[in-house]
Amino acid sequence: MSQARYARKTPDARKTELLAAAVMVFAERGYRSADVQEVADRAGVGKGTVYRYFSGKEDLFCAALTKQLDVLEARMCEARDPHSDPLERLRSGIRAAFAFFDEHPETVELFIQERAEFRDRGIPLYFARSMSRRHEWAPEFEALIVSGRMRKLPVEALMDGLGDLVYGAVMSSEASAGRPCLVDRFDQVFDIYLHGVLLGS
Amino acid sequence: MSQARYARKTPDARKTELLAAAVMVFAERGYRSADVQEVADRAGVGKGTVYRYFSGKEDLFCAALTKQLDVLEARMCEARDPHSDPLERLRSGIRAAFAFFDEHPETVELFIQERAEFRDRGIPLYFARSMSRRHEWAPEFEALIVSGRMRKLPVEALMDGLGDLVYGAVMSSEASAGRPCLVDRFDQVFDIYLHGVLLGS
Amino acid sequence: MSQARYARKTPDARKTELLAAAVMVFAERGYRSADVQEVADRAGVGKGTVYRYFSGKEDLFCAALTKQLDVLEARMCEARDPHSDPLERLRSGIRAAFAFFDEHPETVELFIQERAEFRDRGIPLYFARSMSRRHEWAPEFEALIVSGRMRKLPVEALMDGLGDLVYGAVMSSEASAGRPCLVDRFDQVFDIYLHGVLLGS
Amino acid sequence: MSQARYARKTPDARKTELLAAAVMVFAERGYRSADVQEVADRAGVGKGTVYRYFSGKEDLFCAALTKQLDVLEARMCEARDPHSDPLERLRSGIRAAFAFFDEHPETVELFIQERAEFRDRGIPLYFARSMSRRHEWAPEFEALIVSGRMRKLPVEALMDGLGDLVYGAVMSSEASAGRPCLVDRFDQVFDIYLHGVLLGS
DNA sequence: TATGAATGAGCATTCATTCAT
DNA sequence: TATGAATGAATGCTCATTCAT
Repeated sequence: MSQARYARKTPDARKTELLAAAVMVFAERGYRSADVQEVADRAGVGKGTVYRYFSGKEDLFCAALTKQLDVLEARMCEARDPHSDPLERLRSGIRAAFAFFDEHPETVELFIQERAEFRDRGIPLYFARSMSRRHEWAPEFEALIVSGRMRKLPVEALMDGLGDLVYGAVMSSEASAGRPCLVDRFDQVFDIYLHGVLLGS
Repeated sequence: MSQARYARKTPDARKTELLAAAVMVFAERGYRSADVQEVADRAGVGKGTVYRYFSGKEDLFCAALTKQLDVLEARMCEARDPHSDPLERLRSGIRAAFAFFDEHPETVELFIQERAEFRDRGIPLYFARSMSRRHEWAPEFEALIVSGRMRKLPVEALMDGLGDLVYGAVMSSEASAGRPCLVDRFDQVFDIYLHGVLLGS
Repeated sequence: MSQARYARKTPDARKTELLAAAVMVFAERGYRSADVQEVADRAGVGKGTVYRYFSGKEDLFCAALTKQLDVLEARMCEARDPHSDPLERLRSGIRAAFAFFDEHPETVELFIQERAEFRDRGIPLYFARSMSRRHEWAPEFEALIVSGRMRKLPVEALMDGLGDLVYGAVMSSEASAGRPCLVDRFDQVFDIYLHGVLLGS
Repeated sequence: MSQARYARKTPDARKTELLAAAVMVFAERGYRSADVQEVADRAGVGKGTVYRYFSGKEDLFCAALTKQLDVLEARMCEARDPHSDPLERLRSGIRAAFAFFDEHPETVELFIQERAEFRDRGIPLYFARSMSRRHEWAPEFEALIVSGRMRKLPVEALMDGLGDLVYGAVMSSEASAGRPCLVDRFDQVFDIYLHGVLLGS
């Protein structure tokens, strides 16, 4: 329709396509084996174009990971929003995360790749992100403690514990083919977090 | 005692030295960036010698990882042994694992590298190993349930939960420089596993 | 005209240059000792470029050999064409081959290298090529037999005999420095083929 | 029987075994791919022992080739001996060579390997040997010329021609699986050498 | 701006040779 | 003398990045 013989796209659209391609390629091949050429191919652009949008392979990876983290965060926020009860907000947020990882197992791979390849570069993006979001969750825990529903443990400890449990569940989800998907395990996992395994405690 | 160019040692000693060097190099550089030459250098041998003992880089890595798993397993067994109470056995075993990872953070790196690089090759050694040890732990959980001390949840669920928590704690331990070492977090983590975070549950 | 580091040329020109370099390097060093880097150097390109045009060292060698065979074949065809007499066609064709090998002794080396290195891979290209050209030569022999000028031997035997003689002459040409060049031996060799060494036969 | 616990062999026996092994390995794998270790294995000795008997791989190869040449020469001499007619001596000698190559195709491979790998080192052993034997054959040709049975061509030319034909036949014998064995082609080849292919010449 | 041809550093692996035992 | 463990030079191939077009 337009006069453009070359189906020009807006830079943003290009970037989005590139990131989507990058997520898949990095997840499928792993960071080191991933070929920038393949990302370009899947995005339908030349290899050089990738370097117009990203400064290098590493930058591309980080951008791809960041994009996934953005989506994850958005999902969790959406899920929390409609609830007024802090515990429900917590439960819904985590369940949304589980659902997201089920839908986008590539993201899990990206976490692992980042951890494996950029070990030296300080805090992984995934952790940095969850750290930066802690201030949003802390009040929920405090409210639960104040209202006498949650044990009077340090908020940091409570969040660390939940973080570990979630991180462990997510990371090990891919590992064993026999395991059910994450959301199916959610209730069980969250139940243990809330009530522990002992009786009459 | 001369700095013999053709130093001869017993095969076992050589293999041990090579594995120790490999563990460090793989942990420091990551599997892909690790240079076989560097492993040889650190072990004080020629590069060709590495290939006398291992069929290739991959074999070297697996052997290194397996060795660490052997040590970990031994530590956990030792720790469990002296206790008669199942809960104490559990506690001691896990604590021993935490202590091991504190002492040998390289091992954590090796787990991550395996997960990242050999993703396609089925179950990672780490998971395979913990799976194969589950039959040793299951009776402890059953005993605790039967004796009415533990909630009547499926043993698999109980073990999965603990596994996730431990895996998460270990994996995230390295990530944040600010965090205390693992053993220092142990009581807290195990407490949450046992009692949960809610009050009057 | 600057000594551009990223010199761009047409693919055909590049390929031609690479093949010319490959012919020389393989002939001088032998297949195994030939270093792909040296081929690249002589062609004035980076090593990676070689792999853009050929899938590997072996492919490069085969392409180089094939190119030489193409030229040889062209020379022989040219030489035969202008003659109407079958015997003259034969004589001219073979003489052209001898002249070609004098001009391009590298080609002889390539034949030898192929025979030596790819012994397992079935018929060498050189033989495959001469086999495939036999159908063009057979009618000449038949015509000579029918016209009563050539002995009534099986055409295959006649061609085999000539082939052996030519192959032997070419292969041994390089061997002894003292020998005259091939074309200078041609009349003698062809004379023996035609008339044998005995008198009054 | 002897008191020797270690079945010591005489150095000569060792050397013979090593050479036999070397002939086979070099012929099967080609000079470059041949592994000194494999020669040692087949001879039932340690790798180091090979180096006690030969200064290196090259020396080993030359010794192996020389040994084969010795046998070939002996065969040809034996075959010539009983005949008084020069032409019969020639015929029997060449036929014996053909038979030898049929029995020991490894030898052909060795010739090719030498030609391919030691291109720079002047005259190949095979040629050197046939050169050095020319003085034995020359008188036969002279006698045939003098007696009026052979054409009055330069003896060198006659020998070159025969050499080329034999060399060509032998070298191409291995190449095409479809061809009959050498001795079966002998009469045909020798017939062409003697009488040529033209009629009424 | 978009492209993809060209580049070359980087690395696993082999194997002839050496030499401690 | 015989051994085989140890050595390290040598080399094919990949792929992130650059840049001429």
